Amino acid sequence: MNLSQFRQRGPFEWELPARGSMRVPGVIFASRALIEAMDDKVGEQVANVASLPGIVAASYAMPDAHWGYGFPIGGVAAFDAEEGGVVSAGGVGFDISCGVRSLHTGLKLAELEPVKPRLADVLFRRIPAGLGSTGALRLKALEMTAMLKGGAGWAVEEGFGHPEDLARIEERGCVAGADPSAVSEQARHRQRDEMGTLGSGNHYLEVQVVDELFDRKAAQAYGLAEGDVLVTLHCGSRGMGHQIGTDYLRAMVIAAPRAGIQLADRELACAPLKSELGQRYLGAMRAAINCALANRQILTFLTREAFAEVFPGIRLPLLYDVSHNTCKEERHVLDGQKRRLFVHRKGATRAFGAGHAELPAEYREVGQPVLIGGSMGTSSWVLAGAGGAEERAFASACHGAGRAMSRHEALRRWQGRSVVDELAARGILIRSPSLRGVAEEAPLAYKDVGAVVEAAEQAGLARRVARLRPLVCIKG
DNA sequence: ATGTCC
Repeated sequence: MNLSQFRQRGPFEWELPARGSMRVPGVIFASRALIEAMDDKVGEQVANVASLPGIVAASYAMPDAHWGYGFPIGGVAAFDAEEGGVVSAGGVGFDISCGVRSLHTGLKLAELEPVKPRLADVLFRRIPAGLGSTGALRLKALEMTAMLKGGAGWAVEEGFGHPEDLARIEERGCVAGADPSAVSEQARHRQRDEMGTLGSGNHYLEVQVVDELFDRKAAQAYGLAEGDVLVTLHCGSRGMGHQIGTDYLRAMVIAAPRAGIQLADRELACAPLKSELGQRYLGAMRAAINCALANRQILTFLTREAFAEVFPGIRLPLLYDVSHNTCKEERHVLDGQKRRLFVHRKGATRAFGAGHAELPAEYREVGQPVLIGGSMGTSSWVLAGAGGAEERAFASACHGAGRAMSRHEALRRWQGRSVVDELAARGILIRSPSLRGVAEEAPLAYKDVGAVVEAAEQAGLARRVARLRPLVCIKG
């Protein structure tokens, strides 16, 4: 990135002053090394988002930001409906409500090591993974509608888990305002046999060990100690979210000029929040959020079955479940005023700070768990929302390592088989239906997740709580 | 991310 266009606000905060059609400045949170390594297109996309109607405060990018469809991945932008604000399908992304869920196993590393290969095989056998993978469930029309309204709560009622799971999920497992009637027949059709599947790309299920603690008080509140084994899922709303994104992007491209919105880039297609199309998209997107939450709940059920096969009687309670591709209606204080805003987070994690009423009581004193998936073979992180008087970027943080190169470039550089072998030599067992997928996800195709979370902490977005080291990875 | 283009 060419840094001459930025004004440095602090060591980890770079402002792109408003110019041309920009209504607000752009702000990128990153170390000098991270922002220098970012593509210039990230800056262009941050500026493009800043030009959309009704945007408030600034167009933000997180330390893991990279080029995306319209909005950067790692982008955060909030809009006020009363000021002509918009909602954008590209601002949420195609994998609606993709997110991370971590489970405690109650096991210590020494108990896991002897059974690691067997556990990897059992998980791989029981968790449907890969492009086009299907689950054991086939939803009829009425069940689909109930799932889209009920989210993880629906899945628990169907027997995929326990009511106490719900307290540890963002929105208690079900977002309000879902409108199944705004979801196309095609989207329903694509999803009917994909519940309880991991998908492909960067989606995975990983068994991890707590390697190092950075904040003992928060770790204690989260129930984390060094040597503890966790399981983490990273996946989203599968074909459902993708089809809803496709359907509404198309409609928004047509509708935007008619609503008098000039688009710097067709990929920024959006609709006013106060329009029928904007409201229908919000209803459909919320249905997709519930679909992703139900999907992660069913995957949790399958994970529990797999673990119970190796460790009879084991329980896997939730640490937390948080999404990183959403548009959420939230209240934030801006210049001393309470505002109702629609916050787009695309590859960015909600990170509420201590004291937020939405958090489970046991986490309220330390802030929301912010679950950060690393790249395959590298560390993952548990952060805590910083929040409070220092709330920044509408209480958002990074979401992962962020790609450093394209999938195409990764395929040119690495062979899936050798990636699997090299990781196995380091004690990390990969199971995947796609060696090509493994090559695309090679660890070095991503930024250094440690540098990303350090920048997030230094920028005041979240605090580091625990680093997790991978042991087994089921890769989609 | 994605029945990797109906």
